[in-house]
Amino acid sequence: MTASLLIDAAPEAERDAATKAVVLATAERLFAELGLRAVSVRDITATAGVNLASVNYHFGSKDALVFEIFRRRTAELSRERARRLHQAIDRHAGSPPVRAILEALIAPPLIWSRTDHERRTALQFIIRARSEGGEAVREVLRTDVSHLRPFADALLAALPDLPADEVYWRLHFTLGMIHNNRFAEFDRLHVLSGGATREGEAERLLARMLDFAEAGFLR
Amino acid sequence: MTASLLIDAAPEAERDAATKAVVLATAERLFAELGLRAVSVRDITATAGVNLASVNYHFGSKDALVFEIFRRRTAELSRERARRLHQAIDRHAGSPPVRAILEALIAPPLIWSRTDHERRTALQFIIRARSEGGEAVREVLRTDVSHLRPFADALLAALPDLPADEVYWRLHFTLGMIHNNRFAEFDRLHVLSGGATREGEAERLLARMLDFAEAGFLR
DNA sequence: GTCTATAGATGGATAGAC
DNA sequence: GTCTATCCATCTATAGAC
Repeated sequence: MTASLLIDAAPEAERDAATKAVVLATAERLFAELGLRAVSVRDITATAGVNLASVNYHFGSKDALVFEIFRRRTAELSRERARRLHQAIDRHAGSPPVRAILEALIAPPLIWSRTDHERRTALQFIIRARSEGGEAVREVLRTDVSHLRPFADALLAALPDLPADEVYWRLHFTLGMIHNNRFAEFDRLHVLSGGATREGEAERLLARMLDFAEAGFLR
Repeated sequence: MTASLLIDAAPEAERDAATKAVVLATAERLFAELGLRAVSVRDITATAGVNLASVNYHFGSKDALVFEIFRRRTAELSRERARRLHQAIDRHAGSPPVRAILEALIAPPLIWSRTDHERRTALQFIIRARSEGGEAVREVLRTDVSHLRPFADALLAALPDLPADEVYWRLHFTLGMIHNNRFAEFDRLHVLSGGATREGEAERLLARMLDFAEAGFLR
């Protein structure tokens, strides 16, 4: 390998990585704001200032691009949840109570949803991809439970007298509460309550959700 | 008006109504099974055995057709819920307890989801339209709370010591539990529990949901 | 109301020169 | 790897004869 090749290789690899990165970031933002269907490959590449063909070159297809973003962001969210769960386990000498387990599960998406949080767009993308995503996303949603396993195990340990299937069902109900926190649902709640509800305060909402779910588990 | 006109008019009106009805039924089934986006107007009219142009003639557009089905089915579901709520009010001398109110809200979609129920397809359509529907559907979801108002009022009356905003938030959490009962979510729960959960029994699931939500409200 | 034919527009994907 | 030009499939919606 010659010196000139080395000199040329580095900037090219950098440019390559830069193109891929700007496509990922631009696509995520547009998808999050407008929906997966409403955003075309042309929209993405034009906004990102890269070539139309680069999406297919780097990712293979539009669906594959969506899946790649989804994979990265859900992995990130799962890591944050796992980190908090381990903190809770450490804090409670290996046996955290139900509320601490649920907090590790519920808090990350709530915090990400704050208007000033840098992951707000990522969360909005995950929400959209969950319902608008293609076959690959649907398959992962149906079959991948690896991120939930540690939470299920911790809940089973915290509730040794409850039948296992009951623990799983209650975890399922809690996940339903979490997934219902979309903008449309907040809007409707706001209309229904005549303005008495304000979702602005993530901390307050977290406490409310924990109160509700904890009561359901400990009943 | 002559006799011949009367004789001709009736069959024509009948055929018209029949075309509209078969389009509605066929579209609902295909949308429910395959998704709104995956089913084209061509698919609908070909399966229904009617002309391609009849969707636009009778409904104006594909989105308008979706909205029409959605409007009919959600109205039907709301009537069934309201009917049960009134029964509960009558049974409890005007002041039903929280659990009876929640049962009127939760039971209808659960019963419709049973594999042998004639409204199973309708429920599946509602679920799909909620997330895949167009602007008209989204707008209704965001702003129409008329079907929830009697339930909110009943809960407020049953929980006079709880701040109103707290009642609204808990109703919001309960709606999240209800909306999370989709096939993909059941599949995932089944994988997670290693087969310990079976959603086959609507009665049992209703009891589990009521246990969980009631505890959250009465906490 | 039915039916054919087609307008009109979109968008994913790719070939091939550079 | 970039970029242009273009292919090709798909779909909604509608015009116009019957």
